[in-house]
Amino acid sequence: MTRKKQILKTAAQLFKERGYSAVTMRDLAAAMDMKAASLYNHISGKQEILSVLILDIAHEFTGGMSMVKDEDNAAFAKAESLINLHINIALSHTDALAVMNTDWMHLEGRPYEEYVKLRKQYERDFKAILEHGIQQGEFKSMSVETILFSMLSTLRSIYLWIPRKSPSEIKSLKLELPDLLLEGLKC
Amino acid sequence: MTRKKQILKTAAQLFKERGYSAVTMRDLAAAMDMKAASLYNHISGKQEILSVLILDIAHEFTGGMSMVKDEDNAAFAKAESLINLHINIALSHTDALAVMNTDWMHLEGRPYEEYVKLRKQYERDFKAILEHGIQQGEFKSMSVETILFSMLSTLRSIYLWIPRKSPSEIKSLKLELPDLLLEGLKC
DNA sequence: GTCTATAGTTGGATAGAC
DNA sequence: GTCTATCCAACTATAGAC
Repeated sequence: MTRKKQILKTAAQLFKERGYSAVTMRDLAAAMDMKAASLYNHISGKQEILSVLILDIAHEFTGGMSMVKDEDNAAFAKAESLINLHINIALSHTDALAVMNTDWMHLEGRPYEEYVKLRKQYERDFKAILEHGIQQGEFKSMSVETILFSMLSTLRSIYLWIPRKSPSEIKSLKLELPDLLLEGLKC
Repeated sequence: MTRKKQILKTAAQLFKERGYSAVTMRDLAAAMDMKAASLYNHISGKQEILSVLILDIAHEFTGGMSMVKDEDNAAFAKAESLINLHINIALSHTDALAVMNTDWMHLEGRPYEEYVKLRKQYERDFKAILEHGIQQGEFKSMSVETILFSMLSTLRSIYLWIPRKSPSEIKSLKLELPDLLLEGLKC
């Protein structure tokens, strides 16, 4: 792993615990057993760390979404794929995902605009899949806004739940979450 | 409204938007059309603002929970009451609730310990109600942890959803959320 | 109760030696 | 690539005049 990747990984851990604004470059350097000045040989500044962490994850989601959109499946199966997408990213990139969810508003300039754009597009795509499911009679006829809100709230919180749980509890989650989220939607 | 309450209200708005660490006493003073030094005639410091905002809301939740525990109702009705508790607090104290959910880790000393204690107790009580519902055969037999996680994730996110919505969409939420969250739990 | 002035600390970032 | 030393801006909070 390159030095830059080590810095990004360590920063993700610290930002997750204390939040972007509360972590100093000196804190980050200390956690890496170096001095703050040395960090700048690998990254241009604190903002670069934040934007790399967040935009990488954001692109994981939009990449996953475009795969799901291309599936030749009904809305129900697509919703299942999206649940798995969220679980898999939460498992493989827990810290960076936490940073994205809690510190995106500290992005500045272009990266901020980019993130907001990606997030809006993701929500639009998610909503379209749910709407299609309702039109086709796969899902109950209720407010799409309410369904979208409830599903996304749960999916976006998985990262909070995962680090506290055993592998067997995570297996339960993978098994039961599609049921729990989609059962209430069936006609 | 006393000057202190005005300060707390304004602080809640700013903390919600930018996070506790990113808001300075100068920012807060400017938003109140005064100088930073003048704030200290009303509050002892930045930490006091944070702890008052957060612990007030935390006590709203524990107070609500103790009412629900005393209800002479089945688990299903109690769960419904808890959903309403979350919706009502999210409606009446949107900003302070946002601060509690995102900035509690910036509490220091006693208030931090107090908040963590209240939150743990709330989750224990919530879990006990769900477990009781499963034992009595009101709810499906699935992992309580998964149900608790999914319900609390949605309920704790309501404050994010509310400011973007019209009164009629909020009515939909009030009407449909109990259904959506509890339907998947029925046997 | 609000102000100006400022103390005392800490932040991100750079310069230049090794 | 890491260090020491340092710049300078910004932070919380206090002192004391009005």
